[in-house]
Amino acid sequence: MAILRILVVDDDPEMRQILTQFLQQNGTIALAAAGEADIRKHMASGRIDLILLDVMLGDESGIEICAKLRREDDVPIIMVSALSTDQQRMAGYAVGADDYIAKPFNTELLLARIKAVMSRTRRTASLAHRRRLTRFEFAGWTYDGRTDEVTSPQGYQVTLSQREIGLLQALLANPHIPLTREEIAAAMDATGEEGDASGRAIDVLVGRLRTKIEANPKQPKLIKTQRGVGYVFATDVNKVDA
Amino acid sequence: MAILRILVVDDDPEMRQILTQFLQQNGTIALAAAGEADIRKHMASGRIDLILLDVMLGDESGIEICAKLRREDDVPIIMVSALSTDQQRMAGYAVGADDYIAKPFNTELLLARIKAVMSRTRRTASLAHRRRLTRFEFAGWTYDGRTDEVTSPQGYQVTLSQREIGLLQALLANPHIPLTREEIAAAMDATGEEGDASGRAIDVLVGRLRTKIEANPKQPKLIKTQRGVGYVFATDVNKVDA
DNA sequence: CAGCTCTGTTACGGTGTGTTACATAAGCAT
DNA sequence: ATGCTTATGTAACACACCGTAACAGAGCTG
Repeated sequence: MAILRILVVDDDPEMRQILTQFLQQNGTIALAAAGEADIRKHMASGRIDLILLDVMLGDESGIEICAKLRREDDVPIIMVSALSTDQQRMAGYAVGADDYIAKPFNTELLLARIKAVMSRTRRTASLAHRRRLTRFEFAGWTYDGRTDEVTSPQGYQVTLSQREIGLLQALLANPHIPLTREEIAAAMDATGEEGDASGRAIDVLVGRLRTKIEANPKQPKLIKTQRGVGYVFATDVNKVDA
Repeated sequence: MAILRILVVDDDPEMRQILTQFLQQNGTIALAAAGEADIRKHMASGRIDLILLDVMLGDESGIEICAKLRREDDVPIIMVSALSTDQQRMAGYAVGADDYIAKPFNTELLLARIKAVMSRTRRTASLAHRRRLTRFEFAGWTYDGRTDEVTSPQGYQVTLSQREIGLLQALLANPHIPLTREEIAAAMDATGEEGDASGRAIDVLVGRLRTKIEANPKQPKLIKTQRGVGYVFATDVNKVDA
């Protein structure tokens, strides 16, 4: 499992500071956002594993944001609130929050919840592939998120094998973030753990994908290799809602 | 979604009574169990969709039972306890409980939690138990759920054999979810157990169905194969209630 | 009985995917 | 620069998986 990347959303700067610092001290990467615009910026620019979302965000409503995000994405969301009446909790669950936690909270409890939510979503994801209603676009290519074909900038249809699709999805989900071979393998298998780090399977797979979608496979523009690390998808990706 | 079958586990008969009654009044089937032996009996004799497990069970430990069940099965578990210190909660999550709720609890909150957990875990329990009088529509095709014919987008009637219908129903009931050959066989036979995992019967059957309903059987758009896994119905399906 | 349809089995060929081996490129210390 | 070391690209191979044609029973009809 890669390091968790958690997005803390709160309109109070002090609270953001406390939370991100605490999370960083506990082995995660914590990013901060003040409102919906911020959230989208972070989501677009990189992988987010979990969102910690305050219910009261000044003039925006955490509940509504949660509902919107849930409609577009599968990111796990934990709602945070000073109020914790049953009605509040139900509102949170109703819009698809994965958990609900009341302020002030025991910090260890927070970590336990995060762990629990992550293990739950990983389990359900491996059982039933979640539907991906998201359509991707990058450098003129489009991928509808469902079939096994991508269309080139010139309009050609290119058929990809299943592993190639898996690889492409793993990369598309994390644009500009270098992924190790292990992370790629884990993302594709979705079976969670196992360690076949020895083989060169990923390298060969990347090569095959490059011959299909790179204009000049010898000088790749989309999938770049980070020597000693892994591979990066080095182009901006648009997630277009279907 | 079929009716939920919930197993209430508590050593206090009165509590069992209250909970099962409440759940039954709210549209679920509630069964009761006092301890581990009881649980196993129920699990063996029929489908259980969710377990409501008390932490304090007299001489048995709910935590331990939860850990054991989780090791053997994927049934969602909600832990219930009078004590709700943070330590307790963490213990619950640590052994794999899907949620944790404190007594006394608001009954509506309980329902919301159940709903939340189920939607997270939603891999349909057993396909075989589903009711099948529903009328389906997909990609222009319609199937009335009763006869042995489907009508093509162009209005042609295509007659399917018994097994082909069974296969189609199994796939239609789980759109976008890859099914293994075993799952498909189980869903079609409905005899519960089987063993014939070796044969290629399903493959041949899929091929025959494809020649009947795929525009281009060589490049199927409806029934896709997941190498190493099984088959998926890869198109949106409308279930029109009859 | 013959003839028909339905369904599972077998066999063969094609395709996808991981492994290996070697060539090339990138880094690094002289 | 030069040489040495390590990482990556990729062709060739091996194997498992899948599509499907051909075949064989089973069951049904007349």
